[in-house]
Amino acid sequence: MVIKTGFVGKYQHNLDDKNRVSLPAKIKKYIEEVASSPEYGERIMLTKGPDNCIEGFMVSDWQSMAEKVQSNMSFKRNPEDEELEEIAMNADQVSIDKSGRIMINADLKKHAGLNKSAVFVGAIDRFRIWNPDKLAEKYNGR
Amino acid sequence: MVIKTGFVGKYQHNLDDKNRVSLPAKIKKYIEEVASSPEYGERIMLTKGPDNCIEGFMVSDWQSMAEKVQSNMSFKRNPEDEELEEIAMNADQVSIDKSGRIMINADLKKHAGLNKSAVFVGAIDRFRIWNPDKLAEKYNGR
DNA sequence: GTAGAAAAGTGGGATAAAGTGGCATATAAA
DNA sequence: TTTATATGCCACTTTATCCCACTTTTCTAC
Repeated sequence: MVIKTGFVGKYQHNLDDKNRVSLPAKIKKYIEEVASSPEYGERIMLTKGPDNCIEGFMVSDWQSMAEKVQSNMSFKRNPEDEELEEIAMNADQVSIDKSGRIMINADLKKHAGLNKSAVFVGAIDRFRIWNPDKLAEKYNGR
Repeated sequence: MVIKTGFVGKYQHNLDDKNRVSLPAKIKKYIEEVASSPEYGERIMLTKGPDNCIEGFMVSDWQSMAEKVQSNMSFKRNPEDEELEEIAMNADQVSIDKSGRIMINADLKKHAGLNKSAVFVGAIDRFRIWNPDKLAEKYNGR
């Protein structure tokens, strides 16, 4: 029986010199548990998020969000489509390696201003990756 | 027949040098009794509470809150969810070990100003964990 | 109330898992 | 082929979990 608590918690990890970072064990475990099939447990969708963070989604969730967009598509463009376009453009589907790590591509790394250290934070339907200083700044040490 | 009294009572226990603390037997028993399936009886959701306390919830309660968020997720997060994000970020899902203990992570321990001793207080739909001195101060010996 | 049994609570060592860095190998681009 | 980039693999350190022993408290039967 799977308990769908969503992503929770705060975890600090280091990027190595190849821009790999360990997925926090609890996040990894949650993805594997919730995944409806094994392939969904092996990948993550990353994209640029608000305030210079990176957002991570389960690919199954990404898929259902994408399907929702596709079902109301029209040839006429709406203003909010532009935002969506940017999210799609910057998205990167990454695989989780045997050691439980993912790679942060150069674009996302720059967007988040990451150096050696990154903080993963749970946000129920997604998780976010922050530069530790920027996260502390936003939440003012809370 | 299960009697749903909610969490009640006050119990003082010690943290060991691995930041483990026994869940008071009555709280543990209540969770196990109320749990609709065994998995719900094995975990607890801890969050930062008001006045430097830690709040503990049954994961089933947390889940029903989280499902609401997950059921209408979209690429862009609703602004009204921001408060929830902060709660999720500071939450920790902990498991109850074979001896009936839970681990208090460094973040929560610091938030509550815990040292060796912690007081569990029942509050019907949740329980709280306090530094004994801070609890006494708040209720001024009542 | 008392004695014995059971349960709750505590501490510590052993084991397992998570996280990290480095090097080797594979794949793709120049 | 050479270079660059990505992935796999292994070793080591740290942290969490398990397991057992022991003490204290609570419960039960008399």
